[in-house]
Amino acid sequence: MASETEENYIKAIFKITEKNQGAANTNAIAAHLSTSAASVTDMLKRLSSKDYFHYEKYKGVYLTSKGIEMATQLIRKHRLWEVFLVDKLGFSWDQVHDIAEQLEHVDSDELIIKLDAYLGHPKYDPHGDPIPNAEGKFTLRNQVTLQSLEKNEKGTVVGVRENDTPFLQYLNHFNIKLGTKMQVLSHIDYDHSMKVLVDDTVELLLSHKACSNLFIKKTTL
Amino acid sequence: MASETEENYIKAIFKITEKNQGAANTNAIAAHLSTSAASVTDMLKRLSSKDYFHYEKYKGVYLTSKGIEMATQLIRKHRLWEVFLVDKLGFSWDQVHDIAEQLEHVDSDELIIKLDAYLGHPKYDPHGDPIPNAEGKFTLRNQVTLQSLEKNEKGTVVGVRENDTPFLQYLNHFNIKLGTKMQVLSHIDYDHSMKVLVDDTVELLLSHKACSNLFIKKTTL
DNA sequence: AATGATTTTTAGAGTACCCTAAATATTTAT
DNA sequence: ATAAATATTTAGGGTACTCTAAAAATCATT
Repeated sequence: MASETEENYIKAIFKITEKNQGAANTNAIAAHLSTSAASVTDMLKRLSSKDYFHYEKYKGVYLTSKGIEMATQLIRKHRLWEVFLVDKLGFSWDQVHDIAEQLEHVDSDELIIKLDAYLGHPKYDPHGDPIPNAEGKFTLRNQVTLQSLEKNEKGTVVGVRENDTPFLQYLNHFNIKLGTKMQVLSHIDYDHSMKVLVDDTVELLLSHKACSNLFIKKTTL
Repeated sequence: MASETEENYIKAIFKITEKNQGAANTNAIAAHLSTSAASVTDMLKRLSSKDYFHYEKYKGVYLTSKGIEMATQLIRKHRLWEVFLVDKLGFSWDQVHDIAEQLEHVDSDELIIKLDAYLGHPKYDPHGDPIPNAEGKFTLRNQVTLQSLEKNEKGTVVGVRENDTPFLQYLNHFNIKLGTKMQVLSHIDYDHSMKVLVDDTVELLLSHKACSNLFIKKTTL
């Protein structure tokens, strides 16, 4: 069985390669795990015998199918636990990341099978991120950023790009959550902020940054 | 924060001292943690600066109040998770120990507060062991072993002494669980086994070993 | 193609665990 | 009270991770 550290390396590599196409480089992994580049090189050399990834000096790493499988199962576990924490225990979406980060390393296949059933086989976590099924398949969704909507277009919030605490708390502050209805009132050219109508009732001005990080499912008019 | 290993040492010391009065000795700790006596000595020396226990060479260790507090909280977490696994996820009582052993190390006070509330502030775990409250207080109960009951005395099963898997599965086999009614029909002198009436319907012959490990709350006749 | 900036690796060392074998202390039995 | 048995510690070493500083390789710019 893989150690917690190993699991964290594999997950970091998965997330980096998923975002930037191509191999994950040493510095990126180090940044992701808040460790030094030297430690990463050391770890990659020691781990590379275990067939989770291909590593070539100075070229970075990419996962094998075994590594992808492992990363996917970790993401599955992380997101299922997040659903548990929010839906069952009553945590809010900005409080669950660190706890799920610990829970995802608990090793028991039966536990995940039963947890998944108990939660009703959820397809998305509290941030709208898809939960891979037991076979590792993600359910994708037609979604666009709020920023990309044209004037008068409507939709509902289905996810957030980065689920960092400050952004989630910013959204809490405006009472924006998954399922919140949005209609574009206008784009402000000056700073690319947007005026939107929230839940058919409240008019809000949202920054470009916020609008680029909110995922919307469009309502066909 | 204490490492998982440290936590396991403290818990082992607590359980040993609880059972055998007096200091926990090196070999007992080693046996409890499936490690070598030399490793235990090594660890005790390194850990003894942290004020969890008093250690004197060749004399064994006993916990300080800080150590007792830590052990108690770990037991609280372990038993709450066991309740979750059985009551909510549908595990049986013989399947939950190892999973709870991992879950108990997850570090979040808020998580335990919310989990406890979600479970309805249970006082006992699935094996009938008391769950200490947030202040570390155990709810004790009037209980005796089945073995100690006289002929014709009645009671209900409220716990098991050791919750090792084989014993729990043995009980499953006879459909004996917490809440099962027991009435003593006779003591067999030859091997100290007992003839009992289970749930007012089934007559069973139980071994001395089993009867000594079953806790009963007597019904006043 | 050479220089400078950046990235990555190597070298050397530290901590937190674990081990076996040997030495020493304590307990038990005579 | 001594010998034998048992319990504990010490000595020496191993693995999995971490680090900083220095060396080497790659990339970017002219």
